[in-house]
Amino acid sequence: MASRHRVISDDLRTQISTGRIKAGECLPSEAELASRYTVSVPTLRSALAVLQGEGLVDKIHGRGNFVRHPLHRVTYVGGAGTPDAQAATNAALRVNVRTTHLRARGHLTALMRVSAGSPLTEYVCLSHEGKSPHSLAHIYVPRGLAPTELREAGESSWAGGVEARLAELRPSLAEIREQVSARLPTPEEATALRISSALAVLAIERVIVDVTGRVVEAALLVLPGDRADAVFTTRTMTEEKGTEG
Amino acid sequence: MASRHRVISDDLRTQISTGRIKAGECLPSEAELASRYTVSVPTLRSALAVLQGEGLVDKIHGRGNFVRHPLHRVTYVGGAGTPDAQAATNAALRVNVRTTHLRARGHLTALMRVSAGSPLTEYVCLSHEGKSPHSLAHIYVPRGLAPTELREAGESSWAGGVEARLAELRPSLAEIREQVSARLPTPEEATALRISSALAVLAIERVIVDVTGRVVEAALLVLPGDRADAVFTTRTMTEEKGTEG
DNA sequence: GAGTGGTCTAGACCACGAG
DNA sequence: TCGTGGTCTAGACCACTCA
Repeated sequence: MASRHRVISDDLRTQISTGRIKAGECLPSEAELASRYTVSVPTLRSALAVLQGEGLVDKIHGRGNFVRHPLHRVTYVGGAGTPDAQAATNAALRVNVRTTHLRARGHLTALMRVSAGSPLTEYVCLSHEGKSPHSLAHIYVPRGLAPTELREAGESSWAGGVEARLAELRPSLAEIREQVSARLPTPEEATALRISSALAVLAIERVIVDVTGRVVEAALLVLPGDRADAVFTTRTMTEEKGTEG
Repeated sequence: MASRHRVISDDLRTQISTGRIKAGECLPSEAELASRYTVSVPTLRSALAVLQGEGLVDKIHGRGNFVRHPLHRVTYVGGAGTPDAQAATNAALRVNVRTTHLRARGHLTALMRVSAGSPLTEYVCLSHEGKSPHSLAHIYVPRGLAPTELREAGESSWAGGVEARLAELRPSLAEIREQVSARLPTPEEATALRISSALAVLAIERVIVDVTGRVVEAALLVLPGDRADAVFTTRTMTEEKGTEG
């Protein structure tokens, strides 16, 4: 069973992938496409929704539907990563940071393993690659551990990223725990990342604990699913693993 | 700006979370709900679509919209993991496996780093927890490395899971690379996992390479985003590895 | 067969963007 | 202002489930 909007989205997809419709181009208006395919506008819109969900089409209110440029896929490197990989990730990124001082409450107290009211510093980072946003991060650090040059509240931009700066300051860290989930974006996230709310995001909750068991950093990262992956590499020593049962 | 379907989905969500509508219950029909909220049926449906995307409502054709039972969240343990964690994951799972012999082609040759036509064994695993499916896995192994008792083609079920069996047979492995992405399910995946196609899935591509650089296993895992997370834990510095919980 | 959701239609009205 | 997409309406027809 092939629904009409599926047929249309398949057709448009091949037109895009074969280059018959070029990247950056604006599609005909929805009304025109609808009459071309002899379907109603809502049906045509549901076909476009499929392509938006795949990240192939960027729908802009009042302007039209645009074929997106082939995406620079962005890779989040999990774990300690290699410095090279981390640097490569941060290179060519323009990061906008908002620094806020707040006190722990709700979910944050559990995440940071602190009591309610503990002073924290929050960094809200929106990083761009070229024109398009490519990640939204909320990073929380105990206020005493926040780097002084970033500690004053306000807005600014860093080339290297707050993350790099924070990484330098970390004491001999002990454990990084990254919990990855897939979901649809909240309306706010969709707006901030300029993605359709039908496009899945990769949500990463990262908690870094030092040797004393203290939480040094907690980060909530949101990456658009159409252009971001997370990669985790584990090397096991040539050690004997017990048989499990 | 609050669209009408947002208002409705918010209202239904609070009714569900406060227990005013209980888990497992069937909602009134879409037509009835529409008249209750004095909106048209398509508008009400878009409100329900939001809740489906959040995994709160299970829409079944011909039967109705059901409030889902609070989900057992399932955790995929990345990396080598701990045997305990792996065992916990596998416990209480009913796994349906289809074994197929095939020859590498297309994307698989790159993934397995073999030449086209190399003999592989494919395991297609659909694991259930109770009644609901909770992961779909395509696992590829060079045919020579496939465990003999699993090697015959056909369908069967394992309590412990193919993964555990495969893990036992692995030689001193060298590197696990897991690439995680978020996307919407293909129609086939949505059907197999019995999820709405509006619900994001976590897609994990796992490649295990042994010390000689040979790919021992490649796995494509799909987990429903509403009930699955992936967790990766990295311990840095203290290079002691031997004993852990 | 009765009731449910799935898909689609044709068109109204509003909000946004560009000239 | 004009054309775009965003939301919503009211209703038709089909497919699935269950008694």
